[in-house]
Amino acid sequence: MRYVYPTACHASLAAEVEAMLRAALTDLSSSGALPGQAEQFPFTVEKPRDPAHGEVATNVALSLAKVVGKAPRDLASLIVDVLEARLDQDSYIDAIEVAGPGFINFRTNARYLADVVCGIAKAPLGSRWAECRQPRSVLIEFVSANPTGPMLVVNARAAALGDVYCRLLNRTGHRASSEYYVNDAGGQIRTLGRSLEARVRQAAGDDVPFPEDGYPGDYLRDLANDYLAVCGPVEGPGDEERWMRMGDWAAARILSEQKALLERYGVTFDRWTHESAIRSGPGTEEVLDILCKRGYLYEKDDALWLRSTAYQDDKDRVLVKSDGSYTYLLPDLAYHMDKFDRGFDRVINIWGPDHHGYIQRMRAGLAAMGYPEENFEVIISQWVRLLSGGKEVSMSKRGGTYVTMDELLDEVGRDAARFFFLMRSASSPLDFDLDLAKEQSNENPVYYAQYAHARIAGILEGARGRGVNVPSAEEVNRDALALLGAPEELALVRRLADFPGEMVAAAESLEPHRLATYVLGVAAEFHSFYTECRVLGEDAALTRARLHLCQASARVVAEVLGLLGVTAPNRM
RNA sequence: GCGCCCGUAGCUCAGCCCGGAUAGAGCAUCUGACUUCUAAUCAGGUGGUCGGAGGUUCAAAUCCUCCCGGGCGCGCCA
Repeated sequence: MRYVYPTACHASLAAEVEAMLRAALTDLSSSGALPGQAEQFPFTVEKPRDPAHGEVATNVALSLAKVVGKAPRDLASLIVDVLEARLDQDSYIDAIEVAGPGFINFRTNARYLADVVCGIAKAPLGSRWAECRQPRSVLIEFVSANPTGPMLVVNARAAALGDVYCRLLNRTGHRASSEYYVNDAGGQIRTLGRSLEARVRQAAGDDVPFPEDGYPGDYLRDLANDYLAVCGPVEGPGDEERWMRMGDWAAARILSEQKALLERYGVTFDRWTHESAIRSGPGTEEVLDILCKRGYLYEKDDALWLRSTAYQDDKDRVLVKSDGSYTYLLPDLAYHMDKFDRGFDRVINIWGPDHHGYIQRMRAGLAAMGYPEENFEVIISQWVRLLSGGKEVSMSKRGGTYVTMDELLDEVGRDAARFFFLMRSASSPLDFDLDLAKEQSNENPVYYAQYAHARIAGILEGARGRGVNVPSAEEVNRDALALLGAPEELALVRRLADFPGEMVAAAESLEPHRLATYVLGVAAEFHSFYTECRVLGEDAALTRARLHLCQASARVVAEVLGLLGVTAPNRM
């Protein structure tokens, strides 16, 4: 197993069962009951959908039946006999049975449930719930919006994703850093400068035309007024030098607004790397040197080309244009070389769907430089379509009718925005229902999860108010928790036990939407429990057990919401 | 044309990577539950040829092939 789980949970239980099965198979093959290769045969150990099938189930007999030449159920009972003989007193496993077409189901004892609740309640908030045995040093680059205009709703989606990736990886034993690449160089800065110049002149009363390929948004009119106030009017015809200077000025202003907005969203970056610095540094020439030495560089039509077709790209790519300037790819390769040189052994980028065609050339370039391809990953964060009143909000940057990230946060708030983005997998285009996200009602899933946390806080407060001693984690033991037995209680504990495994699964697959789904499940189990099981009751021992279950539930809800960057309120 | 994403209940989606036991949620809709720790809640009903067709398998929403529909990308732009 690649992960160690410090608390009792379903993942550690599954690991225990898998080890038992491996040992049993070894026994059987060394006694000649099974052929030798049976030991290595693949099988799965998982949680059955139906709780009636026990806590853990395996298909080992089904997948082995054919090579062994036995009926699955017969083989299963053979294995069960060995397993039962090996069961020791400390095991969480209580009963093992053959079921259905040949599954082996494992049932757990009360000690397992008690340890789950205890372990979770005792762990401090922000604990490492799982420790990877092969930790990696991961760099996650995301958002990296052009400093030529306000950030849009898609940027908010990427920000939420990258932020959670970092936390997930750090909490599962890896070392992850976040980084923002500032595209403050190249033609777009010049375009930005020309656009600003035109707006400044217009603001000063000159009737000058706006550049055809300029950035039309109103934000540049505001910036132009600031520019006038700070730098004064512009005189005479523009030239390259002035456009670049004005472009730099505007980009710096826009960048600081982006930083502030991301901060408001709760997303921080460990480092901001500027494309301009990469371009002026030695990296770009180094990349060319390396590629040249390795034979992946050639000249054609006065330009320098990367032979990316050697690594499955559709066509070769220009790195240095015929006018001597660099394409976007060259500094980007230098940037990624820098990432690896800084010691990161796993580099993840979150890009928009418009960059999908860019992945292969980047991968090819890095491979040509000798970096292992598998250390470079790109997550495509798909588009967001905004819906209001059941209709699509048209998003035309050209027409200036787009919704900015700023406006989104004003509209729906940080918690709802983040939760909505994280509810869906990054690879799916997202329909963001503004009305639903704004709604402070039962229809809004984010409140459903938060409400569970607030309810628990209410119970704990109520207990204190009535003079009930709220037990600390250390005070509750297995015996006290053995009183938990109602179906709703058991279902809730079973769900809590999934948490460390769910977190690892989300981290490994980089799919935080699993956690959103999971926390809604925990909330659902809690709400059922709340309805059926009175916590603050007559029976003091039962009250203590349930208070402890409440604390463990609150801990899990808070942990998951925290991972997602959503607050866990005590009152709603 | 090539590449990627999507197609599962009326709507929005999970499940697919790594095949398992009667395919799950939420919304909508219908029926019930607040003198009790928060009803922003709960219990239950209705609703499915998992886009289609083949194939692999003891077993396919899941893996393979082909096809259909929707979205996006294929610059010496960034």
